[in-house]
Amino acid sequence: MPELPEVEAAARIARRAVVGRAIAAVDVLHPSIARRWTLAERRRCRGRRISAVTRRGKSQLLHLDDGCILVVHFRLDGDWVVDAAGEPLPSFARFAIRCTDGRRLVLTDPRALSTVTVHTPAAPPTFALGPEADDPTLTAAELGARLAGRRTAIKQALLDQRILAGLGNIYAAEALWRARLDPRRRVGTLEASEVARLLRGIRAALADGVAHLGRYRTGTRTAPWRVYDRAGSPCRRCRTQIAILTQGGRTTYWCPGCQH
DNA sequence: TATTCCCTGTGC
DNA sequence: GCACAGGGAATA
Repeated sequence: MPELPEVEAAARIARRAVVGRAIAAVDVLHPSIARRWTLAERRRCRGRRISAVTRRGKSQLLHLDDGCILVVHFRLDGDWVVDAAGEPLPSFARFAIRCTDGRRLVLTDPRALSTVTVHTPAAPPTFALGPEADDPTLTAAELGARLAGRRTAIKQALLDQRILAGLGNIYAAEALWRARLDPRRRVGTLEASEVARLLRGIRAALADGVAHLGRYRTGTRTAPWRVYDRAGSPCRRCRTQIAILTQGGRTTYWCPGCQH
């Protein structure tokens, strides 16, 4: 589920659930998350109020009133469930914040790849991330500059969070389809007009994701994707069969008929 | 720049 | 059974 639009929606859910509330306890429910938490860190969260929830790339930041920040990354399958302390935990609960008023924010994740880390004001989190993919002030010239001189394929460049933050395997494919660009093109070979098209494609794909959020999920027949997960089906633009290829170990969906 | 690993569920 | 899954850090 989680690329930029989904993480943004998740951050909104977390914000509504816990901002302004005080933490009764932090529950670390899986060893993959426990590995990153000391007992002292768990204790330190107790009694703290959550002052804000923000997003940077695909990370959610829970700001505590003592300046500590919890950084939550959903990786592939993470999600929030909001319920009440005392109810049975939802399936695949990996981490939870119990508020003093009984509200509970639970991180669920069947694969347990999600990460949650805590950072003190003395050692705030750092992010090696490019500009936000949905930043309305991002220009084609700046995007072009970030891509210039690289030899990687565009698809892989779009997945590189240091170049641009927030796209994942689905939205990268969707953006390239909208921009009519071959995912295998080396980014260094893009002309200015193609970079401009790419940026428009990114914006259109993300806007569509935001618009449909919550109404579609991969795996449902009504998934709205233009190319993603449509191998063998006719392109919605030119009727050519959608093809797949592997790039950097990830599957890329694209249309050989109209993406060049 | 390209694999390998982290985990577990699902669909073929 | 086995391949694959929307991510990313750690290796070679």
